[in-house]
This record gives sequence, structure tokens and C-alpha cells, in this order.
Amino acid sequence: MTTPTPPTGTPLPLLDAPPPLRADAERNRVRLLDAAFRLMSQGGVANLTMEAVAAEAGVGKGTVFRRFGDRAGLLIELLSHREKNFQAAFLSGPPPLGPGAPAVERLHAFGPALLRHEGCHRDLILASRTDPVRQYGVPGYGLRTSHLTMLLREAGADGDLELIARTLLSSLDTALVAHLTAEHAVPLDRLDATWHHLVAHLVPESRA
Amino acid sequence: MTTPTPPTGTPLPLLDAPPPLRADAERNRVRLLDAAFRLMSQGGVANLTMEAVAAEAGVGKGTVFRRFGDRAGLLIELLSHREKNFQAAFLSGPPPLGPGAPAVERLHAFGPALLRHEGCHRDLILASRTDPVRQYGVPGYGLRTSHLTMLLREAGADGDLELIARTLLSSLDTALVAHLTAEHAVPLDRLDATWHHLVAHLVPESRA
DNA sequence: AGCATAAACGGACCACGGTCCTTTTGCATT
DNA sequence: AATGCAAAAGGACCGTGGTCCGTTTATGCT
Repeated sequence: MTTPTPPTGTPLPLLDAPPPLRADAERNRVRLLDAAFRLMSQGGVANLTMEAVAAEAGVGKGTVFRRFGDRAGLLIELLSHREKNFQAAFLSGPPPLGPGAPAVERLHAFGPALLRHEGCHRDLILASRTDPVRQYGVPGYGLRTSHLTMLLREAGADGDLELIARTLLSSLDTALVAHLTAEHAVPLDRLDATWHHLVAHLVPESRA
Repeated sequence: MTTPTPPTGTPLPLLDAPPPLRADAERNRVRLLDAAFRLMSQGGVANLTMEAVAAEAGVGKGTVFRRFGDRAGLLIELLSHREKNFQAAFLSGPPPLGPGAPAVERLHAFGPALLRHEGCHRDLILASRTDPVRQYGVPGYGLRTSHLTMLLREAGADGDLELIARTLLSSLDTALVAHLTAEHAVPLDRLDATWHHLVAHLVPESRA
């Protein structure tokens, strides 16, 4: 076999972009997401039955599964849509969360911001956690990890920065936070304080 | 209404012990747990269908639900049974994990031990995580938390020790570890190393 | 022993997630 | 325009978790 002809004028996929959907598929995709959003607005996440979403969107049930794989896939998609704002905030927003402030300050700012962001979407996030491992494969999680890793490196922290970043993220895990606030009445600022404590002890300059 | 007569010779429940089961209920309980264990041994966790367990135990399906609430409840019960050994190891086993060693050493020993313990029961643990919040309410988790909190205090750590303890636990969360080993081929000793790093940075005497 | 009562049992029943296979439809090529 | 084909749509179907309620059974009291 000869080398296949390189794509001519295609907008260079650049890192395995998923193949574009056929027109009808794309149309139904947005219909479904809209429908899901609508249903959730009125009845909460519990209302998001695959059949109900299909019906609301006016398509067959199979279509929902074909597009999103499973219920968790739909919820994750719904979620990722709303995460765009948060991502923009720490990637390119104003300091101290965004670039412009020293790395340590950005680290300190990240925890409280994440905490509050996740607080808004708690139900959706928790509902999307059918498979406990899956969340770690979601792009959003990967982005947070590499962002924190970078900030830690910039701040001069030592050790296995990626694992430390993941540990920091775990300390604000939605499920844990939900438990702490619900069962132990832990207020948010106590969580903020511990975040600051952790950051302070893990980057050298603040370490006395 | 007058004050009810205090219990006469009852073995003082001492902290809301669950009321004892009726004889047949208790008999069926062990039958069910046995059956579940048997089924899991041969076909893995996937074989643990509520109906299958009921059938194997020779009882009705409703009985399984009455006893364990739901599937997660059954799995958690199954799990708690096997955790006894681990708990004994850090509560009363030999040093450095058990009492006898200085608190810092016990802290260092705890992570690797937990990591390996959870590795053995990975499937069961992950399968029991239907509701992501629930795990934090099981006795085993509470015990680990208070144990670590105590060790941190003994070691002279500062800050919100309970939240720090929970953060340490989160860093070894089964789901996270499963992801790291499966997707990123992270070896266990790298996780050990980060555990030691975290402990070292969170208790004062080791902090330079 | 006989009885009353609360607890446990059983299995029919329901809802929902997920699969599968047939039919339809968009799209490219001639 | 006509045709061929891969992709999408649809919805019947299945398995399993979870509920419900009529029936059975253990246990404590007289």
C-alpha cells in the first residue's frame, strides 16, 4: 500500500478531532441537549430519563444512546458545556485566578473558585458519577490537573507535581464536599482555609 | 406520660446498636452473605445480581432488599467484613502500622498499607460506589478518618486536622488509583512516594 | 398451650438503562 | 438525475434494580 494522499484542504484535524457528524445527527444532538436542559430545569436531574429526553426532543430512544453512549455520557456532555466559563476564568480570566498573578496566588485562588463552581452543579456532577473511575477520564478533569501541575511547577514546588495536583483536586471532590456540608455542617470557608493551608505547605516559599 | 421504665437486664445498647434480628432473619442474613461470597468467587462482582444472590441463598428477592436496602448495601456489607483485618492492623497490630511506633512513622506506614489493602478489593469497592457520596458515610471510612486525625495530632501537625486527614485519604482513593494505574501506568511505589511526601510536608518535625 | 402482634418472607410488578436489528436518510460519485 | 453506501434513526426487546402488598412465622404474654 502506498502512503495515502494527505488531506487536501481539510481544516487539519489537529489531535484526533472526532469526525464531523452528519447534518441530521448534529441537528438531533443539539435538540437532545436542549431537551435535556429543559427537562432538568423543571424537574431536576431525576427527571432526566433517557426516554423522557428522547421524547422531549422528538427522536427515538436509540438515538440518544447512539449519540451519548449512556446516561452518564449525556450528563457529562451537559456538564462540560457549563464548564467552559470556569475554564476560561482560570485559563485566561483576570488575576488572581487567571494569568498575571504569581503562581502561588493563582494556586490559592483556584481552590475557592473550584469549590463554588462545583457547588453550582452539584446535582449534575453527582448524577454523572455512575462509574466512579470515569470522571478521571473527562477532559475537564485532565485540564484542571495539568493546570495545577503547571502552577505548582511555576511556584517552585518539589515532589511529584502531577500527583500532588491530583491530591489537591481530590481534597475538593464534589462528593466529599457534599458529605461534609450535609452530614457534618462544614462551612465553605473552613474548606477554603484548609485549601490555603495545603497550598502553603506544599510550595516552598510559603514554607517559612 | 410518665417516664418509661428503664430497661431492666438488657445488655445496655450503648450508642444505638441496631435492634437484634429475629432468628430467621439472622439465619437468612448469613445465608445471603455466604451466597454472595460464593457467587463472587466464581463469577466476579458482575455475577452479583440481587436475584442470583437470592436464588443461591434459597430465599426470595424481597428478602435481600429488606436486609441490605439495595445492591450497594450488600456490597458494602461484604466489604466491611473483609476490612476487619486491615482495621485490626492499624488499630492494634504490630508497629510501625500499629501502636508502639511514633505517630509520624505510623502515618508514613498507613498510606502504603491502605493502598495495598484497597488494591485487593478494588472490584468490590468500585462496584459498591453507586452513590458517590455514600462511601463517606460507611463506618470504615469514618474510622480511617479519625485514626489519621489522631495520628496527625499526635505528630504535632497544625491546621484543620480532620480535613487534612480526609485529604490524605482522598489521595489514595480507589477510583483515582484505578485510573492512575490503568490509564497512566503509574506504579504503586510512585504513589507511596507521594504519600510520604505529603506526610512529610504536613507534619512539622519533618518540615526541615 | 393459645393467642396477638409485629416482623419477615416471597414473588408479582414496575421503571429505567442499555442492546439490537430493521428501516430510513443524507451524501458523494458518476 | 440516478445510484450505492455508510451512517443515522427508531423502537421493540431484555435484564436488573427496586417496590409493594398479601401471606407466613417467630416471639412474648396470658
